[in-house]
Amino acid sequence: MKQRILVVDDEEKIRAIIRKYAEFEGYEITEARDGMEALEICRKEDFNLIILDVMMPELDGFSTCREIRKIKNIPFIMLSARGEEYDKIHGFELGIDDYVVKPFSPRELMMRVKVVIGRNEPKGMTGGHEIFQAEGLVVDFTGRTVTVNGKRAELSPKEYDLLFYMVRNRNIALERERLITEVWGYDYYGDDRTLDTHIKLLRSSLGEYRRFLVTLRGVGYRFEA
Amino acid sequence: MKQRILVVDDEEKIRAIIRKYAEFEGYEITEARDGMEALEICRKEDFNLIILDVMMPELDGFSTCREIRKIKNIPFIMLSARGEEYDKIHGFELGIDDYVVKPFSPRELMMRVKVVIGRNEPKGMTGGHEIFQAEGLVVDFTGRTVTVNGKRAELSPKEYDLLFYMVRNRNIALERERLITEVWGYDYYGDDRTLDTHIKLLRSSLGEYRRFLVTLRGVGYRFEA
DNA sequence: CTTTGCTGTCACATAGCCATCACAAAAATA
DNA sequence: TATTTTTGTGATGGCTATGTGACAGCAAAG
Repeated sequence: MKQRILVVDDEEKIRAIIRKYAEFEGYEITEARDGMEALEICRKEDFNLIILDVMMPELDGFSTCREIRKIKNIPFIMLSARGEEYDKIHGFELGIDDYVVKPFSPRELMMRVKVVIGRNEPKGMTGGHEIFQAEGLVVDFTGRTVTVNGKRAELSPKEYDLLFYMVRNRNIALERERLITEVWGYDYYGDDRTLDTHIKLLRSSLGEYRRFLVTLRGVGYRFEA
Repeated sequence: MKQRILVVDDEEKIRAIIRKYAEFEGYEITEARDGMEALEICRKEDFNLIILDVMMPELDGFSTCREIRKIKNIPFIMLSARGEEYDKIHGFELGIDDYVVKPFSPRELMMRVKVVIGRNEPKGMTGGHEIFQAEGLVVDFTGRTVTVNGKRAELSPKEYDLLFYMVRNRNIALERERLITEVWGYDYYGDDRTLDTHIKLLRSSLGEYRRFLVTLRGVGYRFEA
């Protein structure tokens, strides 16, 4: 599901720039020309974030923020002209989430958007977790969890060890011997089929992403994503 | 209780400025000269926020952030030199909470500090009490109480310690060894079954929320909510 | 001094994992 | 195609890590 952003600014040009960059990042954009219009839209629709210019006709940014806050709990990023430090404080004390000084670099704005939206993500504890992601497969090394298309996959200890090792060494041809010694231990002297068996189990745990586990005949395996 | 901030920068002057302003605002400051030192300190102490310079000898800011994030869940503000936009991105994707460009205005830094620390208030603090809540489970660190579906659960001291540690480090795979040393003490040489036994007691105290205490076979446990 | 409750230890129960095997399937080779 | 080599897979018994009840030492409270 796409994240929705409401952009409120009286300058058509600014809105267009933000829209362009934000849509490129995969957000869905709605525009409003002033505070009143923003308020009207917010009564009817929900957003994940509102980007709000401070200087606007009709209803200025702070008042708009205050009014919208009364009916919805949505994060705000304020756009303010340079040198309005008092305004910044004012904004922060109103409980806004961030501000960007005009003229701003669109890339910087997008970064702040990501941070603010990511912060309010309930499960988005991405911070601090060593995570690998490819399409719908998420491997969280820190939390020792694997998610397939948003659904938790319960792996066995050996499956975790094997997967973690292969993901950490992805896109590399991993010889059978190497996998055995690295995952099982140097002293392991076991059956030929043990590795295959665990690859099989891992594949079944990965569901559609079993295709990431490529067999290299005569050599070993490669995790490819 | 005072909010604690760790300031990591190789420039003594910078640290002094931040200390001056932050202490004026009522924060308790600890200083570290480089990433390695910060890491050492973080192993032993807890902070509400870490202010981290990007450019440092020994261990740069990003690596330091990554390393600390592996063991503690603490908000970060990064200090970066002007024009390091790539670095900013890198930092944000690491899940840092904000960044400030050098040379910075101390007042602006303080505002961001307030925002980042304050942000964790509505999420984790209520009326000066540090509180965690998930569904019908309420853990009040400050009041040292646990409530299950509105009903007070009486825990023993060890149960509190264990639960608090696990909740503070939730969604992280906690090795048995780590739990033992962190909750019992670094010098504890006890029975293998001691941890299991207390997990058992804790689970029974948590009632239906025992499901938050996930067993990681061969590794340890994870508090997941 | 007694009582109460917490804690660590132990013994045993249990559940889940994993190496192994036999055979099927697929790919390489002749 | 026939043969050989390599990999995939289902089934299973043994084994190891974890769960649990019981208990005794101990410390704090009364």
